[in-house]
Amino acid sequence: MEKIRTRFPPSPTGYLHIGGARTALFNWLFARQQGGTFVLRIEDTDQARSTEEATQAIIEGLEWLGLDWDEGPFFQSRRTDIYRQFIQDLLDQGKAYFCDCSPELLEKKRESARAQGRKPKYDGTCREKGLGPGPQAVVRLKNPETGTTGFQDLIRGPISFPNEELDDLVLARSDGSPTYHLAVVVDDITMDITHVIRGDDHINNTPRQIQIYQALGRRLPFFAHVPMILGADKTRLSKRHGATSVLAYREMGYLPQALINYLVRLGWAHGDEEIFSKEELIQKFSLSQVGKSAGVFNQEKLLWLNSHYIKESADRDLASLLVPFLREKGFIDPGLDYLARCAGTLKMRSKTLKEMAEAADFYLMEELTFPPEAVKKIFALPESGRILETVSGALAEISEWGENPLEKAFKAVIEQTGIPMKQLAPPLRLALTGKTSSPGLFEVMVALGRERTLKRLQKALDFVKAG
RNA sequence: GGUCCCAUCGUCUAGUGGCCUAGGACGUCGGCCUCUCACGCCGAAAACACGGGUUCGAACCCCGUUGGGACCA
Repeated sequence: MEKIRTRFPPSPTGYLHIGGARTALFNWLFARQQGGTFVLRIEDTDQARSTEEATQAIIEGLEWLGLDWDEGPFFQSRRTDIYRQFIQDLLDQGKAYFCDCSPELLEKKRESARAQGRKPKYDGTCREKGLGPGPQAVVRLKNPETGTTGFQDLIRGPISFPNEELDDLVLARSDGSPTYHLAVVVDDITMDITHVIRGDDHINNTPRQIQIYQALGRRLPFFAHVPMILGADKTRLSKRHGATSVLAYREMGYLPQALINYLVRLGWAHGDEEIFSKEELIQKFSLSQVGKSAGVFNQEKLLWLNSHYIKESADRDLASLLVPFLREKGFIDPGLDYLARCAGTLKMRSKTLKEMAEAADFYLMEELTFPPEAVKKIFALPESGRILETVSGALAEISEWGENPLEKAFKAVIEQTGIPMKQLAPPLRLALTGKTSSPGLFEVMVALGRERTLKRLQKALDFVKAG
């Protein structure tokens, strides 16, 4: 069997967005699953809007998601000679012709066609004129006027269009530059693309492109059109629905596994399964299981997946991921060992890395500050001083610092003093974290270590005594 | 306007003629667990757009309507 080749062809006019990432993902998964090749192509023919930064941002986004390509990036802007050659071939074979109808004339014809209730399409004026190249002349494809053009969509089944609907589309502008359709088809031909997996906004472009393949006498690739992604109001996903840039999700503290898992499940399912590793996806993904209807992007579910993957992550991995977020908050890296311990206590209660970094602040602050309200409610209680003192004493005597010994020590304190854990905990929590809610006390103490724990208890005791 | 595509809980979806008194997940609500906050666990509310066919039988097949979307202009 022929080797499968897929491609992802973004225009570098902005960042890699959610929708693009998903089509890239589907192409990548399909190629990986079939042992095929995934090609990255940058469609930068629109020189005015394309930028180097956007290209970089797209590449960075793909890399972050782990969607590695086997060939490319190829740049359309460097392939104009190839396009010209294909256009010339079509002209030589009489499959295309020059047309010098002025834009004004065309516009007038469209107007009157519309006024008469006819379709406003090119009427073929220059078709048989045998015109040569000229300063005003565009190149048009000579399309079949009757019959239908159709294809078998791998996701949607058969789709066909009446040829009368399609006029002689422009292949080259008057300056000789190729149009979008021509460039895409020539690229896909010359790059030996076997499967074109793209957004369903291209369904209507497909017959036009098929006609170019046919004029060129080339074999068609398989087409698979994946449904679009919508915002909560069911309109096309855009900035106004919130973050749409893949890299923005990185900055918000999302894990790439979570985004991948979310994106693949939007429009695709494998029974009742929700959680998929990349390896599982490569094994289980199938185009025929991709749904046909557009899907609404749901941040809540993404967030849930993210918290899931955070819980699954190793403490040490989280620690290194956390560093940039902590740096942004002005903390210096306290070392991976300590950070990993902290992360371990936080990962069950954080939905994003950013949230985790925020929750980790008390671990990293040299001096805790106690919120006045909490002081009033907790430290001001008559038994608080005694609790801090007693527990400090008991902890100082622990031989091995760990959750079990700590628990044992607390049991002893509770027995001796008759104060239940419920009352013991608040002043200690406030003393150790400066907060009224935090990870479990034993966990916190283990993460802090003996020295920090005792120091913080002492400081809190001083604070309480100072009143 | 023309052409094309789509239609199961609020959202993502399972479902490919009988297994469906329609399953799972997110979210929501209630409970349990508990040193706080979470995690976790248990439970609840919540959907086959509508109308015709086909069939012994339809969420599933066909037609139409409605609604949404895309492309072209």
